[in-house]
Amino acid sequence: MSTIDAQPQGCTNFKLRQLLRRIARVYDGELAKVGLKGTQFSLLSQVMAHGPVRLNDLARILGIDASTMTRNLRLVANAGWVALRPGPDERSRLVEITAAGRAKQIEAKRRWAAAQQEIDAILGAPEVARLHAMIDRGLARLDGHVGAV
Amino acid sequence: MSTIDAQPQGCTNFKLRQLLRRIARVYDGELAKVGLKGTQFSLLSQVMAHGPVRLNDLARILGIDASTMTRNLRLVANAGWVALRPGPDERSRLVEITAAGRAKQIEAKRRWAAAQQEIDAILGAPEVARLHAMIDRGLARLDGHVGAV
DNA sequence: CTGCAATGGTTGTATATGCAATAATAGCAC
DNA sequence: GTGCTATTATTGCATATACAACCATTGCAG
Repeated sequence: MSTIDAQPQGCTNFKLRQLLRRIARVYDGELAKVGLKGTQFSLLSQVMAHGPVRLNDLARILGIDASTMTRNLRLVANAGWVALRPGPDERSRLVEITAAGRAKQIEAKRRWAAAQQEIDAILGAPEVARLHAMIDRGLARLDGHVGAV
Repeated sequence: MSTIDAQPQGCTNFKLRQLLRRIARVYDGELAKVGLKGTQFSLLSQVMAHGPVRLNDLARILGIDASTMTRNLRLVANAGWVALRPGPDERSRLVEITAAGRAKQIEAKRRWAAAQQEIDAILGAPEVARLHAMIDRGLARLDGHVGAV
């Protein structure tokens, strides 16, 4: 049919985007109940996990551009969930979770788990596991190429 | 380790986001050579494929919010790649590809194919096929639930 | 030490995205 | 045919995102 005509094999980029939008809606829906976006929850979690961390390193961990990091941090910092300290350098800065941030993450974790379960219920836990495995393999492969940092 | 501690099972939302960002970078990199973003290429392709189509229907096809549709259309319309006609209704509008839009899509398709091949080369074509299949299954399942339209 | 390359972060600019609220039109029930 | 409801599109508001350009600082080479 015509769609096929436009993109013989199906566009990986397009498909992935579509899936993410649907999935993200579930997570965002749950996390909105505690005033967070999915991306912010990830940010808090990673800051929590990787102690005080330099802004650039955190960006690498999250796989986003440093400029995006700066801006995304501003939001959670303004909310008082993370704090920025001077780094070992005069130029670098360290990101750190605050008590409020830790509390928020813990609170949000319940919502996150609910979303995760929702997805598991819809797609089937084994399928989700396969998806995770596939993504992990993909990321590992991509790390070797492209704009890998 | 600490990451695991923060998210026992691994976050589907987070993983998917990371993968999309890497993949999108490849497509955007190629398509930038002809002045398009990946999303715009998808938009043009779908408009081309689904003849004159109502804005809302197009949004559904692309899986995005109608408000996003309005704004994304503005860009490609300003570039002269699509045209908006009054719809069957007084309220609805029809989106249509223009000659320039068709030409642009055809030009871009070569770049798109290059990106697609790049991804195939990195991940392996069979793995990409499996990923597509998994995404298709996932989307089908999700259509029955959540914010399905 | 001086000057240049590398590193770390921010700002400018542009897109993509969704939700809530709104305006306008259509459709229906009675 | 009047009025409530559903549909269609847009706007306001907020976030996420990237690339390029930039400033500051650091590290080195000579």
